[in-house]
Amino acid sequence: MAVTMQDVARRAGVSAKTVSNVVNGYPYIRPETRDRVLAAIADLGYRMNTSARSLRTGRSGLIALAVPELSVPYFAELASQVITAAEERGLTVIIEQHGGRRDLELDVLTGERRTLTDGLIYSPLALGPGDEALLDVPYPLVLLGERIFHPGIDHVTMQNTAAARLATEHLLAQGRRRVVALGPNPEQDVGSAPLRFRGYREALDAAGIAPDPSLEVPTNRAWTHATGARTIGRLVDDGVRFDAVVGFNDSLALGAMHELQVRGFRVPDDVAVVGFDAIDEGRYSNPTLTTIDPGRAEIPREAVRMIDERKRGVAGEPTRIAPEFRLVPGGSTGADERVDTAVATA
Amino acid sequence: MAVTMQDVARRAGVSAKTVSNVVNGYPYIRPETRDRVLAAIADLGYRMNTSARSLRTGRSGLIALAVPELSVPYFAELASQVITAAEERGLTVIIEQHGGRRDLELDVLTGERRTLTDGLIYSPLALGPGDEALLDVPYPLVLLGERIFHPGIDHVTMQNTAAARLATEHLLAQGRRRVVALGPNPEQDVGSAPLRFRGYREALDAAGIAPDPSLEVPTNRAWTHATGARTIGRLVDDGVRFDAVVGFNDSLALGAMHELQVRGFRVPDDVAVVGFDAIDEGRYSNPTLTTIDPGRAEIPREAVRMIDERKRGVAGEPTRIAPEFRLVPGGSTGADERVDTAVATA
DNA sequence: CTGAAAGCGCTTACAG
DNA sequence: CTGAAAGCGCTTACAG
Repeated sequence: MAVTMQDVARRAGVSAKTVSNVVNGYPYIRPETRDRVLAAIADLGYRMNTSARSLRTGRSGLIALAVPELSVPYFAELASQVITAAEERGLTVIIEQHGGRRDLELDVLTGERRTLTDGLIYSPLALGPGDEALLDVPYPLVLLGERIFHPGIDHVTMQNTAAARLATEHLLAQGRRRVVALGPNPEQDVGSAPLRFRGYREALDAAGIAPDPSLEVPTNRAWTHATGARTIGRLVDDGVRFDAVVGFNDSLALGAMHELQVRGFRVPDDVAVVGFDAIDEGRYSNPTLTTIDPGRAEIPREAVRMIDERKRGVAGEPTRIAPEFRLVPGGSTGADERVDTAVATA
Repeated sequence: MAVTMQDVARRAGVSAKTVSNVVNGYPYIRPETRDRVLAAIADLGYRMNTSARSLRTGRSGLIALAVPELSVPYFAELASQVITAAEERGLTVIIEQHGGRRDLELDVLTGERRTLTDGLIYSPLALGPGDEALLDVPYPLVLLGERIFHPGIDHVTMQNTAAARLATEHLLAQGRRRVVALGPNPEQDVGSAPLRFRGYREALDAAGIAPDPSLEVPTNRAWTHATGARTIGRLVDDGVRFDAVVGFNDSLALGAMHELQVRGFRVPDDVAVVGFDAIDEGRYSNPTLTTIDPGRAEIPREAVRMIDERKRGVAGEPTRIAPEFRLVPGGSTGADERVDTAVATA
């Protein structure tokens, strides 16, 4: 069978405990003892059995990240950063996709995998007010987003309203007056959509512009390129006139920008577009996308830190974090200096 | 402490083995016995301890997917599909990022995580010829890509040369004559780059066009938007004239397309662009991207199947799979009918 | 179909 | 600093 610590111990002439100490990096081992153990490990090709350690200690070193869908760029970039941050703390990441389906979202909280992982970083889409009791789970949980809150657990959120207001103000400051809000959903009373919508309305109010219901364009919850393209296309088909779009995320904004250009609109000349999330894609779209960075770097880092501290028992009271945000200027609002200075050279 | 099978067994008045049988879905259990067990599980809130099962059986139900970087759309979409395919087989996926760094790529093969997972789906970037011995690992391994081969293990590859030839022929068929190959790398003698380059050259040969070294533009191995944009920009700066670009992947192609448009070139009128991979982004770029689908759906599905069958011991001889590919027409070569018929309606 | 017992490979008090 | 022994919670022959 496999080489065990016992085998290594015998070979090195020490006890299994000493091997364990060496493998786990405990100090206070005589250098010569350590060397003998390491030599025995090398000789025998010993590999620690992680399941046995997990069984004994009750900890696996695994954490889960549950997101709607990994192929959505925002979540792919989040996952990439979560994995990197976890690595730095010696943790391994399992990724689960729930697709925003309620049954799968419930399963994330209680499924068999929760006995395997030491903690969960969770970005739900279907759960919401009324489901708080479900969050009373016997493991470290960090919630991403603002669909649901529970005083007993850690949250990492965004400054949705203030950031969406800033995005809208950026458009109004350029003289745009018919600004489409792309993404509100009357059926959703919680989550990013209503919060960003509030920011949009606040900006209009502050500028003394009356809201126009025909410019408040709901979408389904799948904030993808396809949804953005289809929705803005329908708006154009309906004969609605507008000079700017606030996409409630970058994919919606990029999908809308694409569709507008296909239909012959110039961006930003005819229609300026702003997104939300600051995904990589918007840095290479044509034109580049003006967007909101809601704290890209901080969100994954803080979420992993919270999980790790909670599971090591060094965390204090549950907290709620909402990082600083900023506007990232791009060509889609004429704010990218590259576009202004670029000249065709061939 | 935690509720164990013993506790459930006592409560239900059966042995632990019966509880195990029920939990693991073995047939031939008397319905009334099963019901008693299920009731006891519900009463006590029993959860199977996965680590204990793994220790006993030697299998964890975990597989790893190791890729350069999850934030690269191609790998994000691959990972999403691998997770879905694994789910269908009751497997859970750990994702590891090696960033193409050789030391990390070696660690993927031998690190502690390999004692935790039942198998590995591996897409290396730095490993290559000469490293074959490293692939002689004591666990199921499926290799993605064509950097390195080992007769003893399963491979899922692409028909790189034939597909790149098709992409180039598509451009030549439109009368393009100065076609840039964006992505070859003289320092790389294996992997996608030289194979796709060969397909490019084959297409030129077949059309009786002499290769022009100034159109064969190397890039670094990071086939990102940024690399594509920077490289094509330099080519323009150098005064090289061209009427088409074969990007060796979609990100290079999209980055190049972006940069060309920023510099005032019209795509496809002045320069036609083709990519490779068929990532989602190219469906919503402006214009949409003509690209090669190298078997998007089949690659992840087959990789997971191979790992699963190998670990269950039902696989036969190691095989090498290269799915069917196809050209996906888009606006970047004037092949997208939407662009032709679309009319600005406002 | 079911029970009793051993053992997977670790870590952890308990002693020294 | 190190040894001997127990036990984490399962599954699996072995019996019945």
